[in-house]
Amino acid sequence: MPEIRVAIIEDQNDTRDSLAALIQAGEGFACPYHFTSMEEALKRMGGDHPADVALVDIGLPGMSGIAGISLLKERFPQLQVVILSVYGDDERIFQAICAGACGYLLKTTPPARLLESLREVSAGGSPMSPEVARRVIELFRQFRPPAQHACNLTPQEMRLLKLLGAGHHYKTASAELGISVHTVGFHMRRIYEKLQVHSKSEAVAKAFREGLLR
Amino acid sequence: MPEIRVAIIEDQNDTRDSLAALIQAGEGFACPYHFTSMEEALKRMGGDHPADVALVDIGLPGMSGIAGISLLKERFPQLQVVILSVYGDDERIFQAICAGACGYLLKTTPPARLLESLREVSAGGSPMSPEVARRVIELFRQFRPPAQHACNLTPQEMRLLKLLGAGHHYKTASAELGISVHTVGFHMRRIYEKLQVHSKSEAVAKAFREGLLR
DNA sequence: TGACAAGCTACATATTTATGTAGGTGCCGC
DNA sequence: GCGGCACCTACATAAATATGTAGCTTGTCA
Repeated sequence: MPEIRVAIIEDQNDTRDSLAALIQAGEGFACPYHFTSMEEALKRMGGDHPADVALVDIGLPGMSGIAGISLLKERFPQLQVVILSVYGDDERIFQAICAGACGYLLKTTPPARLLESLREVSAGGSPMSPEVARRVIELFRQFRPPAQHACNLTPQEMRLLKLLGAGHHYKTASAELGISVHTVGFHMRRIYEKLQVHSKSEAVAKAFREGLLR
Repeated sequence: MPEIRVAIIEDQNDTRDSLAALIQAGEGFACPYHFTSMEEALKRMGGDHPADVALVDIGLPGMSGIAGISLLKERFPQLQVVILSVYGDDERIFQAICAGACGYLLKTTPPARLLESLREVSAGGSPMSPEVARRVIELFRQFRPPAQHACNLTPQEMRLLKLLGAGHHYKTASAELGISVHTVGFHMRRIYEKLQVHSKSEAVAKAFREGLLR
């Protein structure tokens, strides 16, 4: 089993040093890179042999850790980014995950658990501190709360709705569906009734919110 | 520190028994309830002193574990539901979390890790098997894929866009913003240019897809 | 100070839309 | 076979929208 190569991106010297020491001492680990800023990491990490995992602080000088994730992933697609932060608020968690982080640990994580997390992420997992995991679950739940309940729209109405969402007019949509503009108007009425709206754009908005369209 | 009371809902006798034995033997744990179906759990769990944590199988006879979560949470709001399943597919994970599960473990979880997970969930965490955690992160990311990149929309344009998404007409929106319909028309043009669209509903659709609206 | 951007107002017109009314065809279950 | 539904056609009209043109205020920034 090859060793896990970890890059540390952290501006506080003592934190960075003790992390590096911990990882170097860990069995099966190496810590070939440690940087004090995202800019430095992007400039200096060897393109031919980058790290497997990056342990990234959020509060970095210059570019924030979150902003840097996307750049890091762009340059090193294989790299697994794990956030290591003192902050566990929804906003930061959200941003970090969307930017491409696949793990999020708080700085209170005990050393043994940190090494375990690094193993976990390099094995395809997504280590999170318990509090963070709970926030992720809660945020997750917020996204599609009721699921798309019975939409009662007929297939034809659904097709029309999709075309509207793609920016079609009655005329172009009618051509697309092979029906007349009048008929499109007719279907629109039924859609409006069912969605309880009174205009095309309101119907589109509602369709998106109900999960009928994406 | 009071003990953690765990309810097991699992139809396979041997699995259920060995889980119960494991938990009873764990320090700080009790296992006052074990049921073979969701229906039984809903009927028989003491309303006056329910468990703290429920360990729920998905593939139950009768009502599935997922369907039961919402009922369980409705009746016992304090109860923390943890799924314990052989399946870790996106669909089930998604359903379970949305239904109210706050943990998701695979049946391959080693006994020690299982007890640790139960402690974690009762302390406000959300234990997940590594594979599951990774799926959750990936699913999470799908929801707001690129984050709302530089939308270049001015605050006024943004306000207008929000009103459109709420079903407003030019006229009602202009009243809402305290500007004239003409001005609304003017702003619409700029919005259309920036979003590269040519109609109100197309703009709304694009705004939703870009994450500008919700 | 002068260019520039954001924001606003105004007028005009061709298109698109919302909505009313009135009716026709084909499939399904009772 | 009859009622109901999905689906379609058609005509009509008031309202809303898309887009062109033209010009005015601010505040910022070089």
